[in-house]
Amino acid sequence: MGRIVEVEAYFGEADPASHSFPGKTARNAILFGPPGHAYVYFIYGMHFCLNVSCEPDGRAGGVLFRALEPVCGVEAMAKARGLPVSPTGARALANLTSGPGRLCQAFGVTRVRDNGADFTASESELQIQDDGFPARDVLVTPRIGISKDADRPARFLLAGNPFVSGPRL
DNA sequence: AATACGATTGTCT
DNA sequence: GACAATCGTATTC
Repeated sequence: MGRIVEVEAYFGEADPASHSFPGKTARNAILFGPPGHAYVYFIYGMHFCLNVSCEPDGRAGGVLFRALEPVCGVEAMAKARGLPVSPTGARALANLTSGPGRLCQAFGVTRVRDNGADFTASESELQIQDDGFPARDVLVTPRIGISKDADRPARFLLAGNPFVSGPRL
């Protein structure tokens, strides 16, 4: 479906920019649970964003998926968004999956459907597979769209990849 | 009960 | 570059 090309790390209760900073609540409970589960939140009244919990049970932490490079299923995504059935070129494709809100819309990720889902379950729709693509040339920058701790380098992206959202350096 | 704001995106200037 | 759309949470009264 898509190859992960851009993510951001959020470091739990010690990270002022993280949703888990205020402590465990009903909203962020998944971040405090076992690793490998989907934390889906609703933002700005219209967008969903997808994270995977990353720390042992009882400790908060997660990684936000910010952009994917479409690999297959492109036509179905385009049709669902009313775009030309056969989009060509990196620009048109990037409009589908570049950005945390966009990739959730493209894959139909919602809070009701996916919050708490287990990435590692064999029947999971969120399974992540190793396709052998070498994740080299990884750049690190500050995270996007936050006001607190705005300078911390915690955004990771593949150098030169056209499907990354926002600044490539 | 009322209010302020956000890990975004699209549109307009 | 500025700003509107839109609503679930958290905070405060």
